[in-house]
Amino acid sequence: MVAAELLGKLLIADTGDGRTSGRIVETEAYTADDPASHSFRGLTARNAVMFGTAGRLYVYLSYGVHTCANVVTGAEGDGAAVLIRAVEPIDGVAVMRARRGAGRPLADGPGKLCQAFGIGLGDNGLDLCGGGPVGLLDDGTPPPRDPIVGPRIGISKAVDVPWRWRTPTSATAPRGRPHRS
DNA sequence: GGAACGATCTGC
DNA sequence: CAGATCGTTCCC
Repeated sequence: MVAAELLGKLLIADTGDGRTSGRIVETEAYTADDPASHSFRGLTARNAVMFGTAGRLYVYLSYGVHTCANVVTGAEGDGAAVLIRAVEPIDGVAVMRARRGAGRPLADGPGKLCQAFGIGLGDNGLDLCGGGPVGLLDDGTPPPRDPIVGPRIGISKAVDVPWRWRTPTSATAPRGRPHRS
């Protein structure tokens, strides 16, 4: 699964008021034949980026309040993407704290990391490998040999499919969090 | 044209 | 544990 290989990669963003980077420690996979996926009902205006080429950024608005960031992983027309659920901050921690607010967790959730990295709906469709304001970087850190695999979070369909991956040594990502029923 | 429903987060 | 908050989708 591509979602497991994203663990350990660096997420970088330079959205204007400061450069931020961090290591991806939790991901979830979504495919077109998955009832919980935005691409399940076919191509629409919102999910068009998901059906595009791999390596681009799919951003959507969640609960009318938060934005969530995905990496498109499938070939053209596939409609597959990986949701970035948690990141361990590395560079630009001060910027993240300013964006998130003092005393709040920085990037241990999909909505939180978007705010910390300054990723918004306007970044939808960005090429993550093209030197743009948001990108993915491989610094040679391999994905964990023993990732924690479990059911995805916050969805109501296909709840039992174990398509969530987490770096076991991460202190940032919440551990042992039960999924909803 | 309208209504229902979220791939979440926060504060009570 | 419930409210916030609004775009997307689906049904009439």
